[in-house]
Amino acid sequence: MAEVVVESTGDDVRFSKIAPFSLKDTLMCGQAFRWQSTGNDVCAYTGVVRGKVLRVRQEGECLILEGPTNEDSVAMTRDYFALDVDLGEIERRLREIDPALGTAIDFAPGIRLLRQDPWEAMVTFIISARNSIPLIRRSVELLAEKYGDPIPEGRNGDACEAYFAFPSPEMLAGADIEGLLQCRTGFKAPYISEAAERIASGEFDLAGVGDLEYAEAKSRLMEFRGIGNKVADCILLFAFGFYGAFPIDVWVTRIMRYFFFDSKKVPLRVISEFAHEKFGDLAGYA
DNA sequence: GCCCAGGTGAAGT
DNA sequence: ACTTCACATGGG
Repeated sequence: MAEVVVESTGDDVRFSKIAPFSLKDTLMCGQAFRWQSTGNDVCAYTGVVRGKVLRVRQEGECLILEGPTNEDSVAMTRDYFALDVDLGEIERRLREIDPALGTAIDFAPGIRLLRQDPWEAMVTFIISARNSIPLIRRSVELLAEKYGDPIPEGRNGDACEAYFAFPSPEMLAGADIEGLLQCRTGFKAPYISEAAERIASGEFDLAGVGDLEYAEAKSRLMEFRGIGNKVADCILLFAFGFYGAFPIDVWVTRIMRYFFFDSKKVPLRVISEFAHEKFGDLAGYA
């Protein structure tokens, strides 16, 4: 556990003692899809988290939550960025595991794993299958605009942009396939619809997945159509904090083959087993 | 036109 | 268990 320091600076709240930290890489590495760069010159981003608009920026090694803030938004930020996780210690442990990880950390240090909303992550990563990151971002944004509640900004000055909460399972359960298709969800539209209905009806307890063991949690998620190995691991890693999850996409496949399998073709199952054995409970960070 | 993009489900060996 | 193919959609 790291000892995060939280202090007010005018309207803003500053989180310090969280080094190593890169806000840009944390938000733009592809684990989250609703953040926009809003700083002209400085590192600043605006995003929607759990139905609230959050504005954050990085100063030195510190994370700044821009005001007006309240107890809720401060607690939410701390939780969302998992600031109580000691990333310095994790990066030290990864370096000891393999020199390749040291090279990767030198290239892009300070990438924190976020703790995102499970339902939003579920839909987002269902959409991610056979898709490109810009199009994933667009689909998620379209869903929010079409089905999500508008968020009153409550901030003077820039009332030009509208923000929308990510729609709840209930809201998407009521959507027809045609509407979901208008959000460019393609052949994943029925998967989203089915998932929304199962969760909205109470048949499936999504929040409860966090209380299960990793293997059990993963197989429960994989009962949904549209959720296979990779998407299940993404949800577990980016929403539930299962840091041993190891999502294998095309790029992870390539880099794992390159470093550990002499660039040979290897079944994904073999890569997965290798990663879990070598990286253990830090596989996701690796 | 053709191939690829954060894969997955279904059908066929 | 392993292999093959279709799947919407958009960009290069």
